[in-house]
Amino acid sequence: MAHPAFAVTVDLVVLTIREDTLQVLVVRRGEAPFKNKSALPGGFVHENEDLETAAARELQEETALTRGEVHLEQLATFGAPHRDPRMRVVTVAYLALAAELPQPRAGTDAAEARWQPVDELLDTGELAFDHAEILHIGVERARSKLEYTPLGTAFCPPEFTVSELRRVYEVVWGTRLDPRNFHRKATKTEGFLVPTDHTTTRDGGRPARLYRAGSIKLLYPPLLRSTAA
Amino acid sequence: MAHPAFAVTVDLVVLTIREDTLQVLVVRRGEAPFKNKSALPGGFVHENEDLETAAARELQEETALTRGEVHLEQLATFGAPHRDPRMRVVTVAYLALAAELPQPRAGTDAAEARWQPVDELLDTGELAFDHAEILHIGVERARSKLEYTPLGTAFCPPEFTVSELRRVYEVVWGTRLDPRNFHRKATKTEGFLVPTDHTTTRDGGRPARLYRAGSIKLLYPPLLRSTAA
DNA sequence: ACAAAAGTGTTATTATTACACCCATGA
DNA sequence: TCATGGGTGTAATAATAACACTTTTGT
Repeated sequence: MAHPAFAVTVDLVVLTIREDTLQVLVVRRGEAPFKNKSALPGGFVHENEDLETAAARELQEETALTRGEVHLEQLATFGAPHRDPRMRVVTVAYLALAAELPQPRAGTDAAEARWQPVDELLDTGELAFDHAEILHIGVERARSKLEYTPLGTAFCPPEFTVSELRRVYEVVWGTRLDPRNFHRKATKTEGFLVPTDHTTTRDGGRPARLYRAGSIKLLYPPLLRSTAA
Repeated sequence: MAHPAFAVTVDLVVLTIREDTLQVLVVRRGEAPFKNKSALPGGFVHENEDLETAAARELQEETALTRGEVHLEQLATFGAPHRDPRMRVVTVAYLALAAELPQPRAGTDAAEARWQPVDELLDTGELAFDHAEILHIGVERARSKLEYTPLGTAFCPPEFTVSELRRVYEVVWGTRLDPRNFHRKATKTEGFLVPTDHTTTRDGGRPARLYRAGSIKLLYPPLLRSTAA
């Protein structure tokens, strides 16, 4: 049977928290269409490459981050007929969550890769193609996954304090959480946090115990968005 | 820039409940590869067609169901290099939830479309390509969405009783729910169910009020899987 | 009258929230 | 000693789970 030919790409929504702000990795486009606009990093899937492998490859090209240092999951696929004016491109978007990095690294085909606050990008029409929609869906996915999975830890370094984790939730959700109730809930939820022997005073005040992410994949009961503080 | 050409298809996981069993729509393949095996219905995305439009078109070809009669959402995309031995095919899977239908309708390129219990299909290696994996992910998605969205109503006719809705949850989750607590929870959750003026005795016993699906998109609090009865 | 399912009431348990209070460090 | 965040206790409220009991039909 005859069938049309498509180009297939992967695009990445790489989120991290920098300066108490949710930020996303973007590249500046060097050529038309959308020349000089920002875009999500991405690229063509290779001839003999799996989709997730392509996403991991692009991620490493842009950030030097490898699987195991980031959470990477498929987000959604976008294929409206004229989303790229040059040709019919279907893109499989992936969502990556990472701890704050030393420095983003410029990739092969990316003019410059840099972190930019999500809110700024969604307000201004600064993103090329349908990338604002993709970013929006990625952020919503991250927000809801924080509620019922332990993915908040994906934004933290390997060892972190409870209040560092709490700030992740506050930034991603845009709410304030009661530090005392959050602490109890996070530490009492079986399998969520694994205590280490170490403490730190890097957040000021009394030394805080350091934790690692536990092994569970779902939080029960979930960590819903409470209020105030 | 050079890039490989892909074929892009949509595949459908169409779920319904028949005879107190979760069933999925499958077609029998008439040709190799996987000749005479079952497969999820699907087909190529057309030249100038959006992905969701393609999914809706395939759905209508197979079942005569139109948007508005079913819930249709994107599920996930599968593109392992040799998932189809003939060529490089990336498939965007969609999940459809429908009320029990009069009769499935044979489509243009499908030998025969029929309902088959999900459990049977997942146990036996009866499904072609990677369709067992796609089905598995579709069923898991349906199970979890029933918890925090009002999607259980997608398996019901336009007007339904609370106990018909409860049976949906019992079948999809494979649990028993307390009819009295379920009734209270379903009817008290703001915006979930809209009462009509009608009642029915089709389930036996005292007449039950008929409801329509409400307008909310999320259940708060969620309908978690309780026990016993 | 009886079976069967609809629907309400009540109570024990558990989770959530708000907030008082003490602890251990750096400056 | 004081400010800063870490961490525990506790009581009011809300949600859940279990189950007794009344209601309204068909047969």
